[in-house]
Amino acid sequence: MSDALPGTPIEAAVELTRLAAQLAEYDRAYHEQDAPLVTDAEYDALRRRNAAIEAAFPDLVRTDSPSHRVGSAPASGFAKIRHVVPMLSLDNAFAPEDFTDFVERAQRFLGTTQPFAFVGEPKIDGLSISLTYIDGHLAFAATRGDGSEGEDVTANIRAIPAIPQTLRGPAPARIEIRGEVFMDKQAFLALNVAQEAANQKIFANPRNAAAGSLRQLDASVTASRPLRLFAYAMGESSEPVATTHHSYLERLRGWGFDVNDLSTQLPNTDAAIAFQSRVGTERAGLPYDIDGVVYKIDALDLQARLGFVGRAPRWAIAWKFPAERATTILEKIDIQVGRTGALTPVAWLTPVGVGGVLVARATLHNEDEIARLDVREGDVVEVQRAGDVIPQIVARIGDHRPDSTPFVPLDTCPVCGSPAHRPAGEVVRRCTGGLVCPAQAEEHLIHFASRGAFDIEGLGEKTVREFFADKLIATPADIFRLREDQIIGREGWGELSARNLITAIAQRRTIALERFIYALGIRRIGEANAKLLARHYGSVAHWRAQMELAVQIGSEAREALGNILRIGPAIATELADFFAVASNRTRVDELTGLLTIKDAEPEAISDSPLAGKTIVFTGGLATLARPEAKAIAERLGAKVTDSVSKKTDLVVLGTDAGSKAKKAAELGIATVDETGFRILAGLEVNSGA
DNA sequence: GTGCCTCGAGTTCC
DNA sequence: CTCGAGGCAC
Repeated sequence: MSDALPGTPIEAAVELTRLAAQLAEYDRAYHEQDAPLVTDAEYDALRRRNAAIEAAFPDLVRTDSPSHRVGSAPASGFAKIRHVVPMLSLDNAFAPEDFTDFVERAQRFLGTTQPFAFVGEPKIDGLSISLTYIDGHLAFAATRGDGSEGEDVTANIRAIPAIPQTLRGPAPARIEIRGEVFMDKQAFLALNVAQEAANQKIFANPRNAAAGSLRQLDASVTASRPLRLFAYAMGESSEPVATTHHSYLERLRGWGFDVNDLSTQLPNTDAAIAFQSRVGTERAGLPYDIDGVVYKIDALDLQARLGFVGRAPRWAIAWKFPAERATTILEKIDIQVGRTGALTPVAWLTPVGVGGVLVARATLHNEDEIARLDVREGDVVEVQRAGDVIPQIVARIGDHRPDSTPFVPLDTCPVCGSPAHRPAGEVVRRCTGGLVCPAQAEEHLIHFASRGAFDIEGLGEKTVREFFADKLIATPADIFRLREDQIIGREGWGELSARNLITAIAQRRTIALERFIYALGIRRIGEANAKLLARHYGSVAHWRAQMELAVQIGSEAREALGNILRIGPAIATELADFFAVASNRTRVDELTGLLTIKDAEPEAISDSPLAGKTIVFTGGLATLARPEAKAIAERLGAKVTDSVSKKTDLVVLGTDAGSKAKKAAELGIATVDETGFRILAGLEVNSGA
């Protein structure tokens, strides 16, 4: 299998096609018949070959590429599946004004005042699932995961009778269908009775019961649980299947899926607002839990034009019902020290059930929040779970106890005793001890090993805390000096687990530059900014050298830093401050000595003629609203600014273009009219006129 | 100068 | 998930 890679794109395409079919067949045999056709080693070799060819011919990656299914199933747990279309979250509304804001934003984006038709669908409290059907047969199923990568739960999904294995009637060659797996309230109660009788775990709520039932390694357990599914969304599809969302739901019914009967087409905003209150009154009588209603703009062409902002579509919103609240006692206010030294007050509560879970702690965020709520230890407080997840204190109930005293912010760190300062204009108080503070050092290590950073399997938060407490590791570099004999014999650690951990650490000795930068835990350098820096500097050596220079105020390196898009003065200063500290430089250099840090890959360049260009729009556009035109240009890799300068590559002249058109002419910058822009953007074909 | 949007950092429970 | 703060467009 170490054959040379195909020499031509045609050979490559042929081989990729063959590999996709072959691997799909092996997958089916493995998962469906539980009868592997090849050894694991042979299978892995084929996958590696597929990946190598794809790396050499990235344009040829197939939509049904086996590489979209990453990794084979590990001994325990689930393999990962990458979503071809990310599974995103939705913006929330809590009041009619939030809903009308959402509508107005969409209208502004499209440059229209036309009302929208919507589809309203009860938002089931379950788990989102992605189901991919190839040639009408269920090929694989994945959980939402982090939105871009979920867990492969194909075997478990196959065990649910309510989910079709085969689509009824004609269907696209490849289609991904999304829906919510859930358990009826009654089935949940019955399951808990059975669980109790069998001395098994009791589930806190139907959602947890559904999640627990689906995440069974033994699919026969899943089969025994009464799980249901409502289908409601489209992922990728090899051909269009509908022009409106409501007709898409009809197609789903036709293929054999359950679609929520309450889902309704709504002609306008007023109808949506009325629907919200109607569903609200029916909520308690429904056989399943819902936490709101999702509204989607019905026309799919509008959905496509609206696209996404951040992590949420512009064409849908989740209008939530008010969260359930509970009353309990605030027993104690504790102070936690975070990775950056932030002192965060956390409330310890008399445990109370809220929305199906027992809540014992809730963050108070900062001292301003405590003052705003005017809460003290001993107060009775009202608690809710924000977005039905994170507990928060909503309000104090009644008066303070007579003997209570107001919360006094600490002026020293509770862990290391260093002074704790709250800079003017900021909300957060911070320990000034830096990495000398054991709490900060420990949180730093947790961050270093965490998912977006080095992602060391087996070195999770709990293990880091244990190792840190026992002085096995004090700095990130210590992780790479760990030896098996230091771990074997510790509680819960045998020879095998120790060896696995050392292997996992060794695997991460080679690391991408962006992960390395992120792992350092420099304030304000999160995943996104680390990526920007990595892409900009390319290699550790270059980055390191430039950072050294940036420490000098007025240096070219520092100015260059500020010129990176989205890196402003605050972030530049933070980096310079970090590298001004000798111990930080030592840490970085120690790590670079121990590791192999891979150069960053340059920005993927789209083949659009607009890619990499700086564009200015001026005047009125007839066919596109300004925000939409901007979004289209940016999607094709252009940067859109609002004033014409030497750096501008192209000016799009609308009607009544004024001073900017003149300036473009003066500077000799290329201009196009709106039609010209549409052609460049690929929105229409050049008619040759 | 104001207001959107993105990002970072903090957090809970299972 | 939520908040505050930074960056940048308007």
